[in-house]
Amino acid sequence: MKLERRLLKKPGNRLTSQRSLIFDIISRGGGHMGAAEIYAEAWRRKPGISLSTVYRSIAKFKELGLVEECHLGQEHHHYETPQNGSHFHLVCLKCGTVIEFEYPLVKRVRDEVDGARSFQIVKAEVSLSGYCSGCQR
Amino acid sequence: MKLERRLLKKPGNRLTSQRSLIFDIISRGGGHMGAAEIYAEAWRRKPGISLSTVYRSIAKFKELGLVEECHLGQEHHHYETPQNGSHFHLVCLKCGTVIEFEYPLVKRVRDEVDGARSFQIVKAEVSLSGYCSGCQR
DNA sequence: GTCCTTGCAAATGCTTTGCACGCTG
DNA sequence: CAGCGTGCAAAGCATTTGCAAGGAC
Repeated sequence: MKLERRLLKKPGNRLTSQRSLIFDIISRGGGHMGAAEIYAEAWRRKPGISLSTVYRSIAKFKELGLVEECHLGQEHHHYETPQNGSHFHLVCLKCGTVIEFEYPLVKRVRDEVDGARSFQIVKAEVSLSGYCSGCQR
Repeated sequence: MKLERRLLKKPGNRLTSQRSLIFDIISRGGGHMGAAEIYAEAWRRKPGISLSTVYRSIAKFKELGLVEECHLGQEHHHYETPQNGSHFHLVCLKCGTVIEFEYPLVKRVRDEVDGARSFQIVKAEVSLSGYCSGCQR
């Protein structure tokens, strides 16, 4: 579905050049883009755009479920467009490579952990880090 | 093992009243304490202590592996003393209750995910959030 | 006595907000 | 043409750092 339609789902939201630019950057970005990276790329394509606009657009997209926030390292946030199923990340501490993978964590936890059964899990975030095959030594 | 011994493992580290106080607070804290909470409790027990000291002590403890950092929500960090096995958190978005549980995530991922087999996983962080039985409705 | 630690204050980095103008629907 | 969205600058937070004084070993 196009951004336009998705924004309009909720009336009062306007489609602006900045928003479509930022959304395009995030969705093409291969996921895992930080606000600063998004801003840099946005400025490259539309000089003069403001950092606040980047943050405000991201906030709007999150609110609409068009973009998800994840915390790869510990520092700043990263954003990506939602995927099907629950997918997580494996981050190499040396080269920064990110490997995505699927894993039915929520289901497993609810099935296997006492006390989780009565818990309604809304969000799952996983961050696994270590060294990729190339960086081990 | 007492903090004293553990600090002294690495020569050049000194045992101060601030450090033992902060370590005591974190270990008694039931885990999941933020820097601000640690600071507040530290000030209560030792008025005049500085926030920087809290941060610097935590950094030192992390360096020595005496304390681990985890990112429960998205905001600030939380600290806890290491547990046996891999234990994770279930956080209630309404009342803030934290449920801890064990789950052999690393083993499972390495066993079940292609591409993870060649990856040397060093750290696993999981954050599951939703609503506890009392807060669902 | 050496040099690691502390407190204080200022600085930093990321993110948010107030305000007046501009553009969308 | 009503209001939402934008750019700019300033404010907010959590965390970090420089520096001189204080304390552990």
